[in-house]
Amino acid sequence: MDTTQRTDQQRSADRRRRELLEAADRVVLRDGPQASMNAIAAEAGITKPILYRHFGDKGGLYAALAKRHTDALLDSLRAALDAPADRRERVEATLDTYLAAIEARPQVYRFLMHPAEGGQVGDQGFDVGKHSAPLLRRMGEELATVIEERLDLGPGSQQLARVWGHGIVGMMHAAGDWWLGERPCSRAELVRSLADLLWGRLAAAGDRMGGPGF
Amino acid sequence: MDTTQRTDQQRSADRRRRELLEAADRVVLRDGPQASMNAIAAEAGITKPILYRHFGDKGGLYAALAKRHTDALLDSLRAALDAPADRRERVEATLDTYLAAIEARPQVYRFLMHPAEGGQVGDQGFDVGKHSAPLLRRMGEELATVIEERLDLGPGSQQLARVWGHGIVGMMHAAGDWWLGERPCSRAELVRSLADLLWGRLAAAGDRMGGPGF
DNA sequence: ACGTGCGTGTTACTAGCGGTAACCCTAGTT
DNA sequence: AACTAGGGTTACCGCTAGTAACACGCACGT
Repeated sequence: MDTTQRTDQQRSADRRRRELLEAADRVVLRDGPQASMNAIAAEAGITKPILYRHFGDKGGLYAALAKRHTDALLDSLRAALDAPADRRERVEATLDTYLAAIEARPQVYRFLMHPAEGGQVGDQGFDVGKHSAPLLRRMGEELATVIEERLDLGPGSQQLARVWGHGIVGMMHAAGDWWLGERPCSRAELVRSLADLLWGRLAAAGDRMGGPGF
Repeated sequence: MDTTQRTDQQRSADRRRRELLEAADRVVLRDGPQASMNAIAAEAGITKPILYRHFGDKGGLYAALAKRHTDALLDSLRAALDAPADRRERVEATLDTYLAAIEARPQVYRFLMHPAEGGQVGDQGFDVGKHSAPLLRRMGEELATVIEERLDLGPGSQQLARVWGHGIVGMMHAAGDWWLGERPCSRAELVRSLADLLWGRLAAAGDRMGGPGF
């Protein structure tokens, strides 16, 4: 049998693939999202066609790259969401985990979310468009299932959970993106403010004097 | 004086600019976001360098194009937010206005938010990366000022309003994006669900039997 | 009448990208 | 020794954004 053969080859291919991904990671983190296939190949010490043999096209390479980071992020988010604490604490922990992640590795975040930024002359960078959605979508769907599993929302709970899942993820994403750019407050404050929003402080707030209020 | 001269010239230039933008609009809506400068120039009945004289580079053209749509959208949002009704009604009206807009002209929306989608072979499309953020940012900032003006949030209200502004906009955006792709429910239901979320139903929901709940 | 700018337009080009076809070379099998 | 199978390279294609350099036309000041 050639099973051992196959395994050997597959192993070798997988190792190669990982090496290539790590090289791609380095280049993307160094050159920003407009990293070219040439540059990645050079960093990996090989030439373009090999990249294409492994990943099909640039989108494939990007998808593989994004999957690594996305999976890691989702794992830590799940952990935070599963910790033994009450609901509000866990919501805050999850928000904080996400924000800490994008704070710790902003280049990775920018790569995943903001394709062409800082492109100098040629602006053909990674087309994250097809893939950044998947990250948000995955987070939204996962959160939706968690909500639907654990919360009692009455009739129509599944629909509601999905809307909320995507909505909350979008809130976290947009607020985090803005916060990462401007750093207007500490992470803890941001987390608290967002949790307050989710906890209904918007509805509970009083109107300012005069006028009908927001 | 050559003021009249100047004015004439400026008028002519402005008219030209508008014509070019409308041509660009047509092409972008027809070909999707990977519309090339060549194609836009051809649609406008002229050649590339003129485009570059008017808009500097592709980003400039895009920015001008995006500004038109963004301004229009922001106007209708402001109107909805300023209508005479109570807070919840106006929040719902604003959400509905946004969702109705992206529902009515999904191509425009996709162009503004999802640069390269449906690209066939060459994937160098519009680099919306630098500009899609501005749309979300502008909406977030505007909402923030509205919140800060009209709501009594106690100390730290400005910070809080900004976080909420960006957070709510992000929620709306992500939920709308997901909804537009999957159409899992009617617009009215989506609006209701999001408003419910903002109104604290997440915090108020009971845990499901067993386990610590979400 | 006549150059002289100046705005408007074109052709023809560069540099670089993603992607691919064709070849090459070495290692292991028979 | 001959042969196949992968890993690798060179050299190319078609396309893109962006730019120089040149050409027409039309109002001006003298």
